[in-house]
Amino acid sequence: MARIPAEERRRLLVEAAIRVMTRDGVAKATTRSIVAEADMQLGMFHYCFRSKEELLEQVVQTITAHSLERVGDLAKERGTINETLRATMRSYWEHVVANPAEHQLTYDLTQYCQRRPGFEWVAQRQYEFYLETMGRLLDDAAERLGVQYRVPTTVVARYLITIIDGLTLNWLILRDDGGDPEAVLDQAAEHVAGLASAVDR
Amino acid sequence: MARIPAEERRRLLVEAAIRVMTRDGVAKATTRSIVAEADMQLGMFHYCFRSKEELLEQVVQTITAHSLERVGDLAKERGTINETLRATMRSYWEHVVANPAEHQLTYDLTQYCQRRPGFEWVAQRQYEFYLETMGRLLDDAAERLGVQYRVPTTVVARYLITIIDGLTLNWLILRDDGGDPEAVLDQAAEHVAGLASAVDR
DNA sequence: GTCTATAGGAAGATAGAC
DNA sequence: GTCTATCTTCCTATAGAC
Repeated sequence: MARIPAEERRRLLVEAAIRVMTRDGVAKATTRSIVAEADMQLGMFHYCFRSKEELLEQVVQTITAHSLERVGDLAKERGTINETLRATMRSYWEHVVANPAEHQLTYDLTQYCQRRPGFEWVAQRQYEFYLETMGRLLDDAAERLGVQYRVPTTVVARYLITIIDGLTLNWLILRDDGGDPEAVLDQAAEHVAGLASAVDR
Repeated sequence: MARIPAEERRRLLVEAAIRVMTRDGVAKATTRSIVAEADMQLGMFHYCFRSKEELLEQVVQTITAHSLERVGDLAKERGTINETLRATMRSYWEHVVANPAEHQLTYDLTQYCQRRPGFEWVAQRQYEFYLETMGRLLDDAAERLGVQYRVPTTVVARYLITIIDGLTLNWLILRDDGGDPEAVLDQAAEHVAGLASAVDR
């Protein structure tokens, strides 16, 4: 049929794999279901990738880059420290509510990497980047607003990552059934704002 | 060989399945690996269970009961509201640190249920019970100490569950690398304590 | 580069001898 | 109740024609 460069084929297959995983979960993403989604023949798969593992690496890389890009874009807010934190958390949260399947996939992949020997570093690197990005965001906001935190920034960062992560996880299961998720987010933002006090300069 | 009642066999297979899942993950728990762990022949599996799904239901039920039992046992602390919350959170946390594989399995099973059509209610029921238990714990502590919360108890409960859940999840991946987990726990306990104010009676 | 056919193995489940 | 042998299906991966 149509002659398409191998590189393009690889891209199409990675995208198809992500669609299948988002829809049906990582476990259901077999070589057969992926080529079917990409409307190709089974033979193409092993022409483009040495193995399914090789495709998986690319999938994880693509998803992680996408997800980190979003986190990196959060630090643009203005106003008081409370408003900044609240807006940042809410902005991330809106993405979760608008794209639940995508976030479900992130957890699915994380767990998959945790269980696959030799892939643990992928999950680790992702969370390290989350912490790092959140830490930088907090430091920038503190400097801009002339405040400092009464506990180490690393602890504040881990606190916020924990809230976002935990809330996303239980929202994916419970949705809004019992205890308003946005109220929880606001509580966290308020608490962290309360940890910041003005500093002389 | 030895004649063992079917009921006993079922119990042994469920226990073996939990061991395999704890060690290698839910995906690796095949009928073959489970009977091997239980030191039985493959034929026994389908003599004891109609299907693998039937065993899985029992596994989930056993794990959930075990995990809920622990949560239910938390509400025994004394002292100020701050001390009570801190001790409760720390008590749960100690169990996480002492039994990481067990908690990893809980997440693994939750995700498995989320993806298996017809099993979503299992994960939901589990989280509903967590919220309910935490809510009751908070109400009891508030009444005993003569305080009330400035936000609905359901929100406080979801906040605490979120912290525990999120912290466990990222600790399983990052361990103590970046931002002291226990400091995060203490922050959460302190924040919730700050939400409680004395009430006239 | 693309396709069909098939190898080779592991999964869940069953039949039937003992 | 227990065990062996086997069925069927689905998986990853390869061989080889076009």
